[in-house]
Amino acid sequence: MDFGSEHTSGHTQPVAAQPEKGVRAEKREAQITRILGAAHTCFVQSGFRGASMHDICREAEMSPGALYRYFPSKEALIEAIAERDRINDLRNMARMGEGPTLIDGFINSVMAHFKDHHARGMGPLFTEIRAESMRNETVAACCQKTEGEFIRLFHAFLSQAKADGHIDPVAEIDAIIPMMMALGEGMMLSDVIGKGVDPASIEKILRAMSESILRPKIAPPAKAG
Amino acid sequence: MDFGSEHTSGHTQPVAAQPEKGVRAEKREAQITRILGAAHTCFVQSGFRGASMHDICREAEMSPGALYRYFPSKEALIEAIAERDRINDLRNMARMGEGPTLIDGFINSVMAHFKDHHARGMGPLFTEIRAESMRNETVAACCQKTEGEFIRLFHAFLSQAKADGHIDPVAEIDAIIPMMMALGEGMMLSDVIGKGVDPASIEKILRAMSESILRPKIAPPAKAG
DNA sequence: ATTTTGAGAACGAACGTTCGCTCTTTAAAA
DNA sequence: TTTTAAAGAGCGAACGTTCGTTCTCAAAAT
Repeated sequence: MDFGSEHTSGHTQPVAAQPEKGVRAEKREAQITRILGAAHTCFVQSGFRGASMHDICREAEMSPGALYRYFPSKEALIEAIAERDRINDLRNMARMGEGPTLIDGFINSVMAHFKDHHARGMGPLFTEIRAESMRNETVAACCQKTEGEFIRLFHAFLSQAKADGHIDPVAEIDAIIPMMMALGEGMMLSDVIGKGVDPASIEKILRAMSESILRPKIAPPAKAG
Repeated sequence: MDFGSEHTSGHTQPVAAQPEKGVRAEKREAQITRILGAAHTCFVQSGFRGASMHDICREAEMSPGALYRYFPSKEALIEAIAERDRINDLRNMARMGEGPTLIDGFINSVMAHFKDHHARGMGPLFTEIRAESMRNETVAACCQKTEGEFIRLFHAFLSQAKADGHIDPVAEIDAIIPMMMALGEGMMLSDVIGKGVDPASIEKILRAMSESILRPKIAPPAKAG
């Protein structure tokens, strides 16, 4: 999918490359990025409630007065961070289906996602967001939105695979999806990779689990008994 | 099969009580129970950080001065609640191994646990505890302790099953355990049962997953003994 | 008489947020 | 080009509130 970037129709078309966006707006965006980065760091370290605005200001090397020109409240900051993280996860997972075989595409995208999640130390933030979503309406809505989008994606993927005869026609997709998602969320929550378990073993188990509930008809690449 | 599960009380207990048992000690215990109940309610509702001591006092119908005679700080209250919850989960799961067959015993205990977890609305608290454990040393230690105990239990269970020839001799137990635990934690986190998925379907998928990684041979009716 | 329990006002600290001010940038006016 | 007014960005002390906790004192229990 491609969401077109802003295009303003002007009277004259400048030949030379000129900054379409004002230098002012650029600086503003840079500051927002800076604040979000600082907030991310602090939230990972101390949690949404535990991190104070002063902490975030210190991390961003910025005074409260300055920060509040960009975000009207701590809530807004929390929501922005939560949304960014959830969307990032969704984007990572959206690559499922790209692979030599059905299961491979799925497993590869999942493994890549978990490795990225672990490498960037996102485990604590994920847990924090889910805890916050239990009682913060906006964060809950954000989680539900990305989750719903993921379910739709997953559903379309599995339906297509079923229609193509790649998976067991009687597989209960509507039960499989939440279970696979639970597995994924559990892996993010407990940071399985961070526990020192060999990624190859994880992949092997993940594959066995996936195949057991999907039972693809396409012959597995190797492992002939 | 029986794996002795023993629990030694942690160091995050309320103000030390006298070893002797009397009317006084009983009343004291009743008050502690009352406070823990109120704290549980408030923590589920607003989270550890979100719930204030005044909230808990109101819920327990007790003044701050009274409450502080039983718990020296909010931290102690959080830790007590976290420990209680974790130990309860551990106890629930310790029933694995009680069943007609290996997989049945496992699945039954897991399903019973999730149903109980859902029915008592413990999902938010579980998430909260895990989030807190990311940065609270004491809660982290508590989680690690019960988790370690569970791993030991699980490991003994699987090792015995493997030695008895009930599961694939090449099954990678040390990778299977964290993966199965991730699945379980994910199910608690996302409250699969609460999503309206048919428990029978959940059980079916859980069974398929378990069998796929354990590959049990046909379970013998009973062991000669 | 002594100890335990309880109530609830009060405390200091920390929080999210605001305010008043200065400095910088922008751009129109001169 | 220079001047000047307006707007934006930034600072950090300070505000009002809320928080966890303590203090004082009285009632109850032993």
